[in-house]
Amino acid sequence: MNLIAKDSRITAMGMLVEAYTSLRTVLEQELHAHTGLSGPTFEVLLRLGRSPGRRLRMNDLAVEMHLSPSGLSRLVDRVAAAGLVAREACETDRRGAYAVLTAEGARRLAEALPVHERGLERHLAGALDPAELEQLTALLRRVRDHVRAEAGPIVAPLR
Amino acid sequence: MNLIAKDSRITAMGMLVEAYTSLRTVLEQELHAHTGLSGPTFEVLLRLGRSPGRRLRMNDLAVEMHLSPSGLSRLVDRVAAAGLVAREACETDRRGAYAVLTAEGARRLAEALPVHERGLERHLAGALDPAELEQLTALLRRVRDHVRAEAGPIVAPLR
DNA sequence: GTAGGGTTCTTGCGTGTGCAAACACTGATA
DNA sequence: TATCAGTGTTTGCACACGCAAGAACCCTAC
Repeated sequence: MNLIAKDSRITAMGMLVEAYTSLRTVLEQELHAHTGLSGPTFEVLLRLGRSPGRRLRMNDLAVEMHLSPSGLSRLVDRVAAAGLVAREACETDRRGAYAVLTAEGARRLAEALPVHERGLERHLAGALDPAELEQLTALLRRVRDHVRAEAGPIVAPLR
Repeated sequence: MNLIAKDSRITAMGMLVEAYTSLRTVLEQELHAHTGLSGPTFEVLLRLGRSPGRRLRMNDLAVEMHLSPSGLSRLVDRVAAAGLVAREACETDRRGAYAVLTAEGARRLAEALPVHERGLERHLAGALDPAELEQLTALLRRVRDHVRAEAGPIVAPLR
């Protein structure tokens, strides 16, 4: 049995794992060091901040974040306990709930955004020139779209 | 505050996250459906299987898997409970321990490998032609190396 | 030889997450 | 209107992981 696996697909997968892991790790470390925010907390603020009314339905936020509904519910609990978001009832569907950015949440987000941008600039844009970055984006998009098409829409959780 | 973030770096990061997440998810689902093995368990078997003597020091395995020593210790507990690996004392350093593939572990690995290969073939190689795959690998490697160089060697855990 | 600082691994504890069930509500059908 | 299958959210539980501390051991310096 040959397990040496010098196969180009395995190498590509390995690089995907390593690039992703190292980039995500360093970005989260810097973010936490400069703002005290965890990765998931920042992502909640970011996604709410760029949504109309600075709010999002719990379910939509869960899908965007590749989190199960229960996982998101508790993440919002924690972010809400920190005062950065609030829950708001949905007017048209009484089962529904929104997560809304608070003023304090918006402030913390404004503070964190430049840190995130700078990290991306240094660690991602610093590695590749603009044309290469476009190339990388295009290739990754093809992979994502292909996986989603082949595998049906069951591509959410399982971390 | 403009949060629309059409910025190419943010897009690139988004694609990295989505390509990685969807690929990893679909591969783990298929693996589990066909072999009953979880992703981390399979990775343990794979790494041991391609190592000389089909064994690896716990610490080395932890580093390879981007896992903390304690996380790996317990992962090996579980895989050992399933009978697929065993712990073995190190002859030259009595603090040390090896994880070794058992016969049953080798059997299950041999069974799982084609499933993994086929998944990679379908979902990764199926999205890109060979030249593009090389290109992707090269770009990702540049990102990884750049991050590691910039950030010092503190790029392990934090999931 | 023995002291002491560094290492390898494991264990106690806290935490973040998924799954399944519970709950509240909606919307379509009769 | 009454019913009922389906949807949106939260909660109970289990589990995998990281951190810090502990235990056993190595190795160098004296």
